[in-house]
Amino acid sequence: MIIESPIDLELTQLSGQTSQPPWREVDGTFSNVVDIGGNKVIFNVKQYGEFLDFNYSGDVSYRQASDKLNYIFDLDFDLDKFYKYLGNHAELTEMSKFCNGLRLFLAPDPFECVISSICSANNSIKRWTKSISQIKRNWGDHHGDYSIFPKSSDLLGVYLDEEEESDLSGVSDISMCTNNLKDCGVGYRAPYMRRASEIFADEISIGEIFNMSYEEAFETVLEVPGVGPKVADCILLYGFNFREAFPSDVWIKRIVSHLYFDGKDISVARVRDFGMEEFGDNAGYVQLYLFHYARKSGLMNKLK
DNA sequence: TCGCAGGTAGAAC
DNA sequence: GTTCTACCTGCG
Repeated sequence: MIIESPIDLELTQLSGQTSQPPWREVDGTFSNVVDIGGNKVIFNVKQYGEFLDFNYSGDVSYRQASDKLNYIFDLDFDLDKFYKYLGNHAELTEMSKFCNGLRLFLAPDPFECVISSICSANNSIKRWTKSISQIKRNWGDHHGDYSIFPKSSDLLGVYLDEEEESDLSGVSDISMCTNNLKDCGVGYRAPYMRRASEIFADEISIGEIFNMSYEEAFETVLEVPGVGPKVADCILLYGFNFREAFPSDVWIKRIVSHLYFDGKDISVARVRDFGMEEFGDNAGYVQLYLFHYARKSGLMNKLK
């Protein structure tokens, strides 16, 4: 079944968006299990020409399945219109060609994005994706070879490290204690993740964030430990589809200062203000494209 | 070996 | 309010 909306699926999957790790890939087909209204649906997605070809198995209608894919890969977003927008901004035209077909890769479950984004801070893409995959293996909901990320309530009692696991589980051999967050390689972020699970299990209904204004949502997720301004914007953009978010990190700071501030060193906070003011509802997409361009073009290596 | 990786928390100025 | 610093850990 084809969805006629242009996309570079591999680029989108591997662009490091903190909604989730890339799906499992075999011969260009990306596969995963997704929860649709309580039904577990396994998707196989492949690029066919410039469009998306997919099939699925699970107890949902074609409409429900395609709606979910449309959301996850943001297929209703008009890329041609966006490229015209970029074409009208001299600073952005070059990166436009570099990122052709790149789309948002939105989280099927915003809670996974919360934990992934916390995990991504001061971390490499390779390491945080590996950590999230292991969390899914340890505590996720398994369907065939795939796993759905655990719910916040499923991570409430998770052990932080092997020492705590040994103390509380009664397993005296500490080398046998692998059922804990630190064993997933999350380091000092482990207590942040467990606290975040408590907050979204008991204190904040995660679905309400979809109905908040951007500013209210931003302040809300900032309350979660391990969430600063950059991680908050990743959560809002990739987890909750707030397209006016402009997650600003070292890469964005470098490329924005190069393109707009004559290479001058400006604070990340000012870069965020600038991006939101300058790009409005396109801020999320511009950030996504700038990030990819800054990392992959080689431009930054020349400047550094 | 040592610094870096899509920053944040806590403290100092 | 802004600036400084320690920080898990795997990889080059």
